[in-house]
Amino acid sequence: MTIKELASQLGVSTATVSRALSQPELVAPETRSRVLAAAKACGYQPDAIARSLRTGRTQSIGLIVSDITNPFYATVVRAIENVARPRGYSVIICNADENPQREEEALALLASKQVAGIIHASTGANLRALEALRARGIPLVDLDRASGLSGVDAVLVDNALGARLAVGHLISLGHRRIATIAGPQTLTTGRERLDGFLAAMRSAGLPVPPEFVHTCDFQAESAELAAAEMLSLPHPPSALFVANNAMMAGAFAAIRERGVRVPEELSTVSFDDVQWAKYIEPPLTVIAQPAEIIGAMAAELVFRRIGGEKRPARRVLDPVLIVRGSTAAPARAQKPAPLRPASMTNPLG
Amino acid sequence: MTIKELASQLGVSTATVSRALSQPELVAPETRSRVLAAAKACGYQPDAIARSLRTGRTQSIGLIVSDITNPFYATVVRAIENVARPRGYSVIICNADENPQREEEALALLASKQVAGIIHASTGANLRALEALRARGIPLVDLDRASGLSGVDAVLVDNALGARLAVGHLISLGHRRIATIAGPQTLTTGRERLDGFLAAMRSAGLPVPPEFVHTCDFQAESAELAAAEMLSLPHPPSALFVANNAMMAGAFAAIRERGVRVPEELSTVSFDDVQWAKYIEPPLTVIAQPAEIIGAMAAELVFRRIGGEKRPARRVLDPVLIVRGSTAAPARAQKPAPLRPASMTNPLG
DNA sequence: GGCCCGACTGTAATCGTTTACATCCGGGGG
DNA sequence: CCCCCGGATGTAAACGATTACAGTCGGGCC
Repeated sequence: MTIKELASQLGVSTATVSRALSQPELVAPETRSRVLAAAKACGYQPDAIARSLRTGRTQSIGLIVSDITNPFYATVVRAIENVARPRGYSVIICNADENPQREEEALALLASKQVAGIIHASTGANLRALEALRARGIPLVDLDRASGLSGVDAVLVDNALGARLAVGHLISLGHRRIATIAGPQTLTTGRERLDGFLAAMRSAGLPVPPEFVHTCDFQAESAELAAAEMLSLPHPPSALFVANNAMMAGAFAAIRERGVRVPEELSTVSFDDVQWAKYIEPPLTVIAQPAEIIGAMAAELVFRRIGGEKRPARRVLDPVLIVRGSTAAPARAQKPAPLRPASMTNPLG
Repeated sequence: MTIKELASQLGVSTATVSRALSQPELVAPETRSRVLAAAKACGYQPDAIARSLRTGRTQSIGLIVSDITNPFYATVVRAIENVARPRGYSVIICNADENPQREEEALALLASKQVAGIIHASTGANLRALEALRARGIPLVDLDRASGLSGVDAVLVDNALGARLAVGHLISLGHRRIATIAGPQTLTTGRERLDGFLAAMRSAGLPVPPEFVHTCDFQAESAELAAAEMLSLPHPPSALFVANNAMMAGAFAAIRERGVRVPEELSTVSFDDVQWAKYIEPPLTVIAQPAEIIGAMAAELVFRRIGGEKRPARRVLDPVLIVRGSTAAPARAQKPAPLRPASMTNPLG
């Protein structure tokens, strides 16, 4: 059923029907109600494609995440959809898998679909493509990671603060031999969490020997290997800071396999408060990111821009420390990792 | 950059440009390469909206799931996207939250977007809307749950088999007092898993007292309450069959809170092999659904239909039992739950 | 030479809306 | 009585692609 059929059925013009539906105040009350009744009767639904072509606006936004299987992103996606739907917008989702080429394809796909805006967790690689989109006037919102474009909207998390909270907590429990499993240094999240960790350790005067830092890929497998390696060091760390939830799962597997007791022999703090964190034994002490709020905010920002706002906005949210059972004081008083003379290691920085 | 600008820039007609891009064999080689070069040079990308309007086909499929936060669906979504993208299709995602009204809105939204097909985990409620979509020729694929429409494509799991595997495993370990936390009976998955459970118990000659059956909503909270209640029965069950992963998380919380030891005092088997199932203590014995394959198959089916296939297909996949640490023989020999005379309880059915 | 055919290209209609502009009509003010 | 105004509606032109149909042109064949 098209607007034309409806119009001829009613003996009015297509213009009148269109107006009755979208600008009711422009048509006579009697006509209006006739049109509305007929439209409802035959279940008329306007063709969003045709409308978009004419108006130059689509009611969809694009969303690119690295992996929707990651509970953090799943939550974000859900929050975004919850904001978009009441506004009549639909969400086109793309997984980039941390792969710059897939990301570029996704951007092209979304561009050709004429989406009204794009929210994306950037690999940081496709600056040129992003510039092109911006040149076309498509609002862009960086999600969770800064793309490197200046002047775009962004919803980020203070990752350095998260790392500081984690390290601070471990230090206050008496740990001095603290290791980390970090994320990819190509991603802002990976970098900031590692930099934050290193800064916090430095300012506490604690040494970080190179074997206490493993840079992995935010996936479980590599983290499992890294954890295994660190646990079999002659002087293993007494605490571990893991930069995301998937890697924590991997690390946990290694920990269990070697029979290392948590928190007695090893304390852990990891990023992301996933559902299972509180159910495993011991329940995990984590740095929680406000995933729901991040998603909702990103959606708000993109709609603000779609609504015509010119100035970019940048929101940086604070993660919080949630202390559970995976952290405790180390078994015995510790010497720090053997890298610097003892005189330099002042726990209070 | 539109096709018209490109054409006038090159001094040819829009028809030639269009043909050079989509039916290259129809234009002279020299013209063709000129057009392609110019198109690449100015980064021309066809407007998918305009194309869709003209051809009557969109390169997008709709996907409705109850909750993308559920790892099972997240995996399915990912698999679908992986199949769709190489074909140039994008995926529009909607959460229905098990809410028939939200589901109906989602269906309407997708219909107005003229999606080429819809894959959906149905609440079973919106039969009329689904019929209407089918009447419009939009391919529909039931995902995980049967919508009740006859003659639509479907990718389902043999839930009864899953329940039988679970119960069979528990019985073979010597359990006789087996309880269940079931899903909503409005959903086919909820029904089939409960029916399968009851049938398996019956055929093993084991009684199922009413207090051993709690019907919840596939969410953690309600399951936590249900588990708490069953654990405080005067004669609590020695084993528990939980109908999905979220409810298992809830049940686990209740179990931990009461200090019940798993598997010594209580064995558990639950649906869905989520990532954390193997990391918690004890690692969970589960009924694993092939989520990845389900998603890929659903996508294949929808594209088969889009490609013109007339006959509907129905795929029913088998879940498998993965035995881990949450199941073991009951502490002491058991009397079955006190409901029927002992003479009727024959463990071998 | 005339005709036809095939290769190539152009013209213009079309998809279903929205919307600028034109038209019509009745009524109020001069 | 005429003019003008504003409300209600209609006409038709977009939007950007695809594609049926209609040329045009050169060459081969009778």
